[in-house]
This record gives sequence, C-alpha cells and structure tokens, in this order.
Amino acid sequence: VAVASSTTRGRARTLSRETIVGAALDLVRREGPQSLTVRRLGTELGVDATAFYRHFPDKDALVLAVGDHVTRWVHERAQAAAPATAPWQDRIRAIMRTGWEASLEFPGALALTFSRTTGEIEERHMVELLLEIVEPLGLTPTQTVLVYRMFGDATLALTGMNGMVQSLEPAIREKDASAWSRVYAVQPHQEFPATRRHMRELIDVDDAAIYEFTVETLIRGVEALVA
Amino acid sequence: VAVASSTTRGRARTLSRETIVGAALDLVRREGPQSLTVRRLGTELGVDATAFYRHFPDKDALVLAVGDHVTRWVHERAQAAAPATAPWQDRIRAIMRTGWEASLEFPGALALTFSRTTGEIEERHMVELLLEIVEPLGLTPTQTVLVYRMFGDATLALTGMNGMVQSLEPAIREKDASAWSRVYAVQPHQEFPATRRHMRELIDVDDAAIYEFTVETLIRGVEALVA
DNA sequence: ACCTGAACACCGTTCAAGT
DNA sequence: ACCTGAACACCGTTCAAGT
Repeated sequence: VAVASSTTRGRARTLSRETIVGAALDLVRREGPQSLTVRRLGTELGVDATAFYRHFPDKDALVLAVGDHVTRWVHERAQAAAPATAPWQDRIRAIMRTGWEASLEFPGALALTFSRTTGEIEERHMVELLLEIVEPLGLTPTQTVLVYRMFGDATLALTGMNGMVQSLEPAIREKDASAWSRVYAVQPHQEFPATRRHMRELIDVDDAAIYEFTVETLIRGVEALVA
Repeated sequence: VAVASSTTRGRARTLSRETIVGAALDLVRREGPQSLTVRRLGTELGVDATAFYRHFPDKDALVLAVGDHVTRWVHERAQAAAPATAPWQDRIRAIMRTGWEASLEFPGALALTFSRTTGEIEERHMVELLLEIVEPLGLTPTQTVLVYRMFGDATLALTGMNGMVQSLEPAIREKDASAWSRVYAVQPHQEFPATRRHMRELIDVDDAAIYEFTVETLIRGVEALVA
C-alpha cells in the first residue's frame, strides 16, 4: 500500500546482501533487536518483505552477517589502538575496551549474536589476533588456548550481556536499573546486613567500571600464572 | 479443540502463580525458551491461553519469576557445597560451579533471564551471600563492591551465554559447534598461522574447562590484589 | 472471582504468479 | 533473474461475554 520510489532511503537499483545488512544494522541501532523482522526490513528497503529470501536462506543468516560486521568494527579499532609491538596486556585491553564500545554503539546487534560461533571471516581474524597476542607468553599449547578462549569468551559474554541490557525496552530497563535504590535500599538491616553496609557503593558503581575491573583482574591473574 | 480434563498434567483446581511458573519451567526445559509462549502455556495447563493474564500482568513478569526460581536453586546448592566457615575462594568456587550446573540443568531459563536485575527475593539473597563472602578480604568498600559485582556479573554472563548456546535449535547448535573442525581447520596456513599451530587444542578444549579456568584466573587476580 | 473466545496487530517462511 | 502477494501457522495482549 505504501508507494516507494526506487530511491527511497537510497536503496540500490537491485537488492544485495550488503544493502540488506546495512539496513538491518541501521534498523537495530534505531529501534532495537526486536524490530529486526523480515517485514520491517522490507518496508525499510522499499521492497516486498519476501524479496529478502532471494538473498539470504533465512533470518539467522542475516543475524550472523550483522554480527560479522560488528566483529570487523571491533577488530579494526583494536588493531589501531594497540600495535603488534605493544605489551600483550595493552593489546588485550584494546580488544576488550573496543568490545565494550561496540556494546554501546551496536547494543542490539551484539545482543543478537554474541553467543554464536560462526566461522565467518572477521571472527577468524579475531581468533588469529588473540592467539598471536597470547602465544608469546610461553605457556603450553593447551594453556595458550585456554587463555585466549578465556579472554575471548569473557569479552563476548560481558559485552553481550551489556548489549542485552542496553536493548531492553526503556520502561523495563529503567525498572531494572532502579532496583538498587527501589528494592535493595529499603531491605531490613537484620536480614541483609552486608547489603545495607554497602548500599551507597552498590548504587554508585557503574557497569563500565565493573567491566574495566574485571579486565584488569583477568590480566593480573594471567600475570600471576605466567610468573 | 483439545478437550482437557481438569486434572490434565496434574493441574490444580484453579490456576496459581506457582502452578504457572512450574509449568513454564517444565516447558522451557523440555522444548527450549522459544516454546515459552502464552498459548503453549495454556495448552500445557489445560486452560484458555488468556487465563494467564489473571495471574501475571504480562509475559515479562513470568520470565522474571522463572529466573528467581533458578536463582533459588543456585543459592541453595552453593550454600550446601561450601559452608560459611570455608575459605572465600572455595565459597566463590561453589557459587560459580553451581551457576554452571544451572546453565546445563535450566539452559533456557538462564538464557531468558541472566541479563535482568529483578530485585526479587532470591536475587537479594544471592547479593547478600556474595557480599558476605567478599567483605572479610579487607578491601575498601568500593573495591568490595567491585569484586562482588565482578564475580556476580561474570557468573551471570558466562552461564547465560552457555544457556543460550545450549538452547540453540539442534541443527544450528551443531553447525556452530562444528565451525572449529569445519572452517578453522581448513584455513590457509599463510594467513592464519597461529590458528593453524593450535588447531588440535582449539578443537579439543571444551566450554566447561574454559569456564573453570576463568574462575581460577579471577580468584588468582583477586588474591594478587589483596596481597 | 475467574475463565473463555473473538479479535487486533503482528511474526517467519513458502510458493505460485508475475515482469 | 528477481520481485510480488496471498497464504499458513504462529505470536502477545485486550476486552466483552460468560459461569
């Protein structure tokens, strides 16, 4: 029923995987992961919804392509932030910090993809980079892989969780965030003494600080292992 | 169209929050988080789907109630596994190990709820327990809260991610899991030398071992901070 | 007091038909 | 070669009507 000219939202003359991934990323950034539906994408691109199936086998394939785009974003920025000559600690910090930035820049995309192992090209580059950073620590091959997977999985899990929190519907997100002052702060001192003793710190601490603290603790833990 | 007697699947004479939460947990364990729909729940309980709205304001409230049930499961088992007199390291290990067990026992429930802060009763007990464990380390109040949140968020994020992986549709899960042998193992040695050098270890390592290694690294990192 | 069932505004995906 | 549009089997939620 909507009459869209062939240049609506700047779409190319014909659809392509790249156009669709771009529109999907845009849509998810503007309106959250829930909004990524085949029908919305059709409206967005000015084509019938089912045209999508000419370019992707199913919605899951699109989600993985969107995820790989975010992985490239992280990989590029992390490489630029810490060159191959930097100490391993700084190279790990660069990757993990960039991952956190991605969870603020593309929260919905991360929420949709962080738990997936795709084997797509940018994921493979990321694996190679992390192994290259950890290898020179002089651990056994098994330990080397454990350390790489620990940093990789911790980054995915923590940034993915943040992406999910950032993607909650505003009303629900506000309700969750206010639990500390709304529920915890009014608990009886008798039953929850430790909570009450740390009330101010529990309310003041923010997720970015916790993440940074976790990164430093993991690095310190590996330093202790290497020593 | 389905004729269900009033005792189908043992439902009580009238619906209650407890009956509904029990049926939801059952359903999610049997058929995954995708299967938790208001309509399926109605069929499961032998009532019209919309009867649900007499007992919960919306589906989100049910999801949080299901999550709190899992938190109680973890809290009870973690307390039993390491008494208050055990060293703080063992008490943290007990909580994190039990969390991992929950992600295998209730993967779908964890996938649905791990990123939520609810302020519900069992979550509050868990917060009190963790603070009580970390408090005696003699850190500043701010550091105490950072260490507690680090352990808490890492447990939620990593077990939640595992719950999501365990809950993928079998065909997709198999495809993701086989990426290491299917994609990574056949990469050109020239472009991905570090990956190729660790191929055997990358295929052999399992998620439980990575999680355990992460737990030990976090504990070691905190020991180094305290010292 | 609680449950039913029609209805609304959505989903992902298939497939015959068009250009 | 690619797109359209009807159709199928679903969603969460509301609300008037029943008992």
